[in-house]
Amino acid sequence: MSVVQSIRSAAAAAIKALYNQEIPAKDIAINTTKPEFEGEYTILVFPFTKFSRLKPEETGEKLGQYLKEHNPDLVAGFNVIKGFLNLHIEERYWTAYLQQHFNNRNIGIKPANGKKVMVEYSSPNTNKPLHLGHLRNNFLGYSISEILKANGYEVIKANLVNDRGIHICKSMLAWQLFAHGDTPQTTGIKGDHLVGDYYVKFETILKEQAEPIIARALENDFKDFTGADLEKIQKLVTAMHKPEVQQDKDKLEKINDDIKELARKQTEIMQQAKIMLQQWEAGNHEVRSLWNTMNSWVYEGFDQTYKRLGIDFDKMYYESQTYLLGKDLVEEGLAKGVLFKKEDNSVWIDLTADGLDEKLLLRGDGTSVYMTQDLGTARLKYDDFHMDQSIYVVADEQNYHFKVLQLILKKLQEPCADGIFHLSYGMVELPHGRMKSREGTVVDADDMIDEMISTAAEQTNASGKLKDFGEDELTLLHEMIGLGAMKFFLLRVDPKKRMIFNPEESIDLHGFTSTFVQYAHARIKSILREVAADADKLEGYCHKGSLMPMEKEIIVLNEQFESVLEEAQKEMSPSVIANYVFRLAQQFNSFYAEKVEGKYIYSIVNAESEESQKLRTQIAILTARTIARSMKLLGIDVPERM
RNA sequence: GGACCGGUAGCUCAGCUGGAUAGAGCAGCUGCCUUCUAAGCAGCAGGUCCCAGGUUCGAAUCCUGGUCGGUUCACCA
Repeated sequence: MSVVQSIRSAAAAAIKALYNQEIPAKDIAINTTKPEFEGEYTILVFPFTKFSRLKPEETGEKLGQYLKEHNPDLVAGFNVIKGFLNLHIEERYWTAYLQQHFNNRNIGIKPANGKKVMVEYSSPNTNKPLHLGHLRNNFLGYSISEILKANGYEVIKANLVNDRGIHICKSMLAWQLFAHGDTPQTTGIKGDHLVGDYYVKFETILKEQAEPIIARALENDFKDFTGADLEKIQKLVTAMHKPEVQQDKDKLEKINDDIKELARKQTEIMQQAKIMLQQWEAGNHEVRSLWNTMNSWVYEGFDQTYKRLGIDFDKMYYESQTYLLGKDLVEEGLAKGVLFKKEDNSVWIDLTADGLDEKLLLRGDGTSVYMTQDLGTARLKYDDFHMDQSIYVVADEQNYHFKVLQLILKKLQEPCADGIFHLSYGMVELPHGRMKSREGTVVDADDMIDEMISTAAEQTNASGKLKDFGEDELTLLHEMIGLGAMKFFLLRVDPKKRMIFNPEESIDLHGFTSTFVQYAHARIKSILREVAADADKLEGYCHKGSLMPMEKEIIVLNEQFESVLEEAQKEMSPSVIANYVFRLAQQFNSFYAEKVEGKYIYSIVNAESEESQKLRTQIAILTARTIARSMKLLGIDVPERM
């Protein structure tokens, strides 16, 4: 049980004894005591004045007295300021905690709780390489999985690869038209990049072909359009010339975009891509073969990147195998009367009673849409694993989609419905706005990794240390620092907030960064080598003397790790861990560097007594372990030396 | 227009189950390496917590209204 929990239950018992009031322990408000006051933890007594019928000061005094008398092992002393009851925790509590935990190699890890969770993340399209936005997704998914595991869950990391559809046909078509048979082998270009290059090529041609069509349409020449599109374009162009639309910048922009989109549909190359998609669906041998080949290039590239990032999966799903799923669910839904058919045979669900809209699930021709396959895939996953919870790490632009997905599954009474959780995260934006692959303003993941690692290498060289390191050792260290910096940068911010990345400034290696934390860890390890610390031998030692202020502070902070880990899971936010581990490293650095009259007063190597040295060695070991464990939960390794 | 998310120091972000004088990092300025790693430490400066009401002993935090920004409401995925 954590200190905070102990204080809570002691306080609840005290309230019961003093005022005969039942207050659930978890409802008692406890804060860490502000540095300017005496004590470690503070109970807020304002809420108790209602039934104590005393002033806050008197209530606090009485409660403090009671706690001290009845919990001598926990509460050593107290002081009351206004309605704040500051508790001074018994020192033996901290030294005992230290002794029990400093050598625990699995610090913070909870025993299995019998619950199973699937975390779906990454889920890339196979038509282009990964970019910075994907990195946030990958790091989040990986880290959340680790956090869940540490909290006792069994985790299945899943990746649903979007390997089919119009996007990959675009790459395939452009490759056929312009590549002259180039392959990753002949060009030396990484597979995912090669395929991505032809996606860009397609978009370039598409833009070229769309331009004259747009120009003609704006001149009221609609010869490029037929059928429903003809009607639409006429309406749009007419609407555009209306004076009220001319006044409204947003509307005008929207209409312009719609016209552009409509024109793009009419281009020859787009028509060809659509034909290719139809051929793919019909199982055309040549198209399937090219598709297999190009996807295999992409997978090779992705595997390299995943491996470098230290990211892995337990289960792969492919959309080419799941895109037809969901139709049986729709049939069942119709039979249950949850869904309904319209005149054109299309199938819908009415969600207006829930404040949402009507949602299409099958087109009139019986083909499915994105939602349909997601329904089917949700059922497939559940049939595969029967997990208690299914987490989808997906950007926040799909909030509505997942709200609808869960609601439909509930209405269909699917057993997987309740466990669905959308871990929604904000976009990574550049200072000028969103990254757009069409406009070539994306930050490529591989480039980014290379850059970070070489920055790390420069910094390491500049430090002038590690002259005795071998080349392989150095490479490993540079990767540890460079990748760590990226991961920490993307994980330290609350997932649901969108974040801004400035490529000009790149990622810092000072301050609130992984490098800072890694450095603190390496420094601790260096000290431990210096004193030839033997953790196993120290296990028998329990410090009896009193603790100096910063010794106590750092034990207190270490003790909070377990509740931080719980909070990270509850909030589904690795940023909770990132903030904590930074604070811990900061605290140790202060402890390390604290000087009085030119002397390091917390020196370990030159400790003033054998007892102090043992105590501080335990503290150092514990802190190093907590740091390493926390960072591991973020997917970041820490070095022994740097 | 409806729904959802966000607005905290020059910049990037913590804090949000209501509690003490709102915190970090970066950038700026001062100091500190003959003693455990200066990728560090100590300090200075920097605030209309978007605005206005309300609830409360107490509001950055909760409620209402407004405002600005983002996302979404596709027979795209």
